[in-house]
Parts: sequence; C-alpha cells; structure tokens
Amino acid sequence: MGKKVTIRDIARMAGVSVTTVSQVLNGKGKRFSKTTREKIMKLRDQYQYVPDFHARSLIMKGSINTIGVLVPNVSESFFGTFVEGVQQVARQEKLIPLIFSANREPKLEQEYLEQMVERSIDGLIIASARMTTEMINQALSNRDIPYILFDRNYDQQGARVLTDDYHGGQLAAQHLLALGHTKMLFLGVKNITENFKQRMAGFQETINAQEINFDEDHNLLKADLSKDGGYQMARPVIESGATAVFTANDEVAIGLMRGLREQGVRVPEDISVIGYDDIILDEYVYPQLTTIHQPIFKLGVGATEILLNKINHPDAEPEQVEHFPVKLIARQSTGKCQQN
Amino acid sequence: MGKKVTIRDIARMAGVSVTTVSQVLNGKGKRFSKTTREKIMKLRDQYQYVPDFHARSLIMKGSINTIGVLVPNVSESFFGTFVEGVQQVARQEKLIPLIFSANREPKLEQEYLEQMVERSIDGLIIASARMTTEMINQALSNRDIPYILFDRNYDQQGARVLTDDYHGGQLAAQHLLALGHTKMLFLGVKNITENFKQRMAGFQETINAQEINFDEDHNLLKADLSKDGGYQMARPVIESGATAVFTANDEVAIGLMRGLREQGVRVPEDISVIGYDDIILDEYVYPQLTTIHQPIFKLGVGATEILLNKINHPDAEPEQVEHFPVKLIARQSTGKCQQN
DNA sequence: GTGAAAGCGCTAACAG
DNA sequence: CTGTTAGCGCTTTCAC
Repeated sequence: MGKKVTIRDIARMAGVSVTTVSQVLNGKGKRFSKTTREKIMKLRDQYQYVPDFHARSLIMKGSINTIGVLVPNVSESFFGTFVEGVQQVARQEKLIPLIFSANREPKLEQEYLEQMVERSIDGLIIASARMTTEMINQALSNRDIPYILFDRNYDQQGARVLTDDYHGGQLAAQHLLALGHTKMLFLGVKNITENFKQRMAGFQETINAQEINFDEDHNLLKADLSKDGGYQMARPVIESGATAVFTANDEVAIGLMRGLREQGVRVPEDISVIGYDDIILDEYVYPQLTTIHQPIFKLGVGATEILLNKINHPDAEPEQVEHFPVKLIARQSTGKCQQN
Repeated sequence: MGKKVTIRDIARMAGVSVTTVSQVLNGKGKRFSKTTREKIMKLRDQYQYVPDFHARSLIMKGSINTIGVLVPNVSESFFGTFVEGVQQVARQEKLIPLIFSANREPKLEQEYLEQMVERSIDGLIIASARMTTEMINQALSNRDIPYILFDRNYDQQGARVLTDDYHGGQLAAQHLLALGHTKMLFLGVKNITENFKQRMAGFQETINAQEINFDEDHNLLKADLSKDGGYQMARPVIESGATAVFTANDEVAIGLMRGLREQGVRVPEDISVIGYDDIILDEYVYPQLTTIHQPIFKLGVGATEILLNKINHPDAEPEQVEHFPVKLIARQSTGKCQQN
C-alpha cells in the first residue's frame, strides 16, 4: 500500500537493467532467458507494478488509445444511447472513451475540448450543435487531431455522421396530413440549430405544397430543449388552436404531453403529437409516442468507426460522411383529425 | 496547423532559456523583465502553445485535478442526474471529471478502474453496487488513491454517501398499509445487492409487524434492473394477485406500469405501484409515479465534496460517511385498496 | 534577471 | 542474452 513501484525498483530487485524489464513487460522479451522473464513477471505481480501512463504516453505519443466524446448532456436518453454505441466499438477496439458532458454550456464545451487536447487523445467525437468549426479549431489549437461531428450544422466541414433531418420533417408532415390535419404547429427551440431548421423546413414545405398555410408567425412556437420546456408550452399550444404538433425532439414531446394532460386535453383525440428521435422512453409514456426514428445507437457506432478510420489513415480522402436513414414510427400519440 | 509547439520552440524563438519560459508561463515570472515576459506571452498566443499534459503530470504528480467517476450506466436517468451533481462541484473546484460508464459489466468496471489508476487521477467516485472492497483495492493495485463509494454494500469499508434504504422500505410499506393494502409484492432484482436487500427488509419487516404475511416465497418477484425488466414482469405480477407493488427502483416501476397497461390492468385502481429514487421521469409518466425520493443530485454533490476533502486531507479521520434523507413522494400511481 | 543541469518514469536504438 | 545511452517535454533547484 502506498508508494508507487517503478520499473527501476523492479529492475533493481531482479538484478537486471531497466531495459530488460521494459522489454519483457511489453512482450518484446523473446530474446531474454526464461529465468529472467519469470523473475520479472513474478516481481511485477508481487508488487503490482503498473507502468506510469504519463511517462509512457510522453514517449509513445499518439498511441494511447483514448478517444474523447463530448456530448451536451449525458443524462438525456438520446445521448446516453449514443454513448453506448460509441462504447460498443470502443471496447472491441480496445479504446478508452473519455466522456465529457458539457451541460449545453459553450464555455464548458470549450474548456473540456481544451482539456482533451492537453491530454493528447487520439481522436474526438463532438456532439454539439452549437460549436462552429472555427470554435473547434480554436479549441484544438489548430492541431490536427482527428475529430468527427455529430448532430450539428450541415454547412460545417469535417467528417461526420448525418441523418436526413429534412426528410424527417417531411415524413412527419405526410403522416399528419394523411390523418387529415390542417392546423399544425412546429414546436421548435429557442436556440435554433441547423438540424432543427432542417426538420422544420421539411415539415413546412411539405405542408405548403398541399396549399395549406404554414408560416413562422402562426405555426411556430419555441420551447426550451427539454421535457420541462415542452411542459411549459402546453398552454400556448392549446391556445394556438392546432390539432397536431410536431416537436423538435421526443423530450419536448413528452413534456408537452404531460402539460396537455394536466390541462385536460386528450392526446391524440384533441391534439396529435409527433416527436423526433425515437428514444427508449417513447414506448413507456402514455400514450406511446409517434415519432421519427433515428438509429441513435448506430449513429454512435458509425461515428466511432469513422473516427477510427481517420485515426488509422490520417492521409485518406478529405471528408468522410456517412448517412443514416430516418423513418416514421407510428404509435398512439397521433390520430385522425376529429375537428370536422 | 500540425506539429506541436514545445516550450523549447518558444524559448528558441524568444531567444531565452527554457526555464524562463516555463517560469513566466506559470506565473512565477515576477523576477523577469517586462520585455521578456511580454515577448513570451506573445509567442505563446501566436503559436497557441499548450503545455504537454503528460510531461507535466510526470513531474507534478498527483496535482492534475482530475477525478474519475465510474457509474453502471450513464443512460439511466438516475446516474445521469448523479453525474450532474458531481459536475457541479467539479466545475467550481476546477476539477475535470472523467466519466466512465461500465454498462453493469464487472469486467469493464475493473478495466476502467485500472485505466484510471494508470492515468493517475486524484480521486475516484465509484457507483457500483457490485464490486467488493477487495475487487476495488485489487484494481487500484493497493495504491492509496482516495475513493468514495456510492449506492452500494453497507458492510464495505471506505468513505461514502449513504441513504437509508431500510427506512425507504419502511416508508413504502407504511404508505401502502395506510391505503389498506394487504396483498403486497416486492419486485426486486436478480442480482441482489445490499441496497435492494435493505429496501426489502424495511418493507418486509414493517408489513410483518402488522401481522400481515410477507415472505420471500410468496411476495418476492425478481426482474432485470431496467424498464424492460419491469415490463416483462407485468404478467407474473398480475398473476400473483397482489394489489400493490413496491419496485426495486423507478425504472422497473415505469416498465411495470407499461406492462400492466398493456394487459388492461389499471394503475392505481387495480394495482398500486410505488417506485424508488424519484427520477425526473416520474412526473412525466402516466399515472405519475409515487416513489421514495432520494436526493440524487445532492448525492453527487456530497460524494464529490467528501472526495475532495479526502484528497486535500489524506491524513484525516479514517472513514467519512454522509447520510442523506429519503422521503415519500405520493403521486398518482398508488391509491386505496379497492378489493374489499 | 537569467540559464544550466538534473530528473520525473519510461522506451528504443545501438552496442556489446 | 543483456546493458548503456539518449531523450520525450516539462519543472525546479541552484548558481551566475
């Protein structure tokens, strides 16, 4: 218990040189005698020698097998599942994922990013819709650490995994239109980012194509991006007179449903609600939430795979982008428009 | 873009020695001329010099301001909230929390623990009910890294934050008894750990004291510790004939409620359900979940504070234990027993 | 005011 | 088969 055992201690005790110990312990010791090897191994076990990580990575730079994962908020189911996807491939590849949850605060994101740089991680998965490429490069001190982007602005550069948010918006609109709704609302968010913009654009344009009016002045409401955010918007939603609401994501939808219920509004009889993401929760709320499915876990897997690829082939083609499909999952929170 | 700028580069460019640069950059440069200082600062900004973390911690061991947080599963709301608590104080204290989510796999827990040791973190928060003190010490290579335990076996040694699980079980029983229930069930988990044992003990003994029968053969069912686990147990719960169920935690309760609903059983009219933890979700499900409240966020804060204290005063009193209160939150998932 | 030198714990040529 | 030497990037005496 206590003081750290160094490679030198082991060497001294074994009566050999430091090199020998190092080599043997790193499996490069074929050339040493069996006796020596065993002696060293025994000593290592006995004193529970663990090589110093920092000393090690000081020399073998870049090969530490650590990746950083920056998410807005681990405690959201969406990012929790995403991280699980990352972890799955990380484990296969013997990578250690360092998870940073920045609480949606740009300053913290920046800080964590810098931390990761200092710790010379091998690569980075950034799931933040807020940061611009510029901010990222800034935080990365213009070093060429491979990173991949997720859930964020399309116009940025960089390798990334994408889902078609525009199409997701279309699917939501088509579903609601097919159910006969004409008064529809998009419950967006205050700090709008590109992915949400796209969802709304797909939604809006599909509706407008049916010669049904939808414009930002009358059919757009803004909530905080959370369950509570959705909850708070129940009254405004009711007052809007809409019969169907498409929300920025499932968290907002679940909050909204709670609010509606407390106001005595029935879902879907009075108002249909459709969310976005397909988080696990959707099947556990009542009524079960109709939503646009994103393959969240797979996104985590995909992001990690692309990153790995970038790490292993730094000189490869410039920007790798992988597309993942979205689809409609019709459950119980949407129904025929009853207002005729 | 590219190659890393070292302190030597800066020194060379400034025409001074490495020492000077180091001193100036670490704020210990009062003794240097203003000109020199400014020159160095300028160069640092210009080349975006960031000191190498590993080189640094190799020398100044132990003062890196990093703590490790090992949780079973970040994507569970409970641990997500807990981690947020940790982060709050971490940020105030300028600590970087490294989050590891071990997916409830002992092997992974062990592996991550070893990783943290290698990276010479300053301290450790272990939220795993599975690992024994022995396993932990083993993974920690018997080094004296301060750590604190959470959500786990009481009989273990070590500083920790605790809530009174036994009392929580009592509260649940009292609540159900007051509602007139006599046929009660504890929906426990397969891999039982001390915290769950305690909950059940408090529950069971309170009930037995009323001369109502409750024994493990008839009144205990075991589920996987997850929403799906609870969901799967709906049928057995119904078949048991119980009018009230106390679940191991809220996740299980929420899953169970979904299962019951799908089987056409009403909550609370037919069966009352009471959970444990008071996760955020409880207010968003329908009916809102009655539960035993644990101050999850505060537990995270408390754990971190104790750890910090241990780090800063390694020689202090042996084991610090902080107790946090639990309380009953009566919502809508429990009601009067209708079976008379 | 400033710098030379030592060394943190480790690995990797290169000699023997 | 094994050891010597050099050095990763940085901080820290201590001498000039």
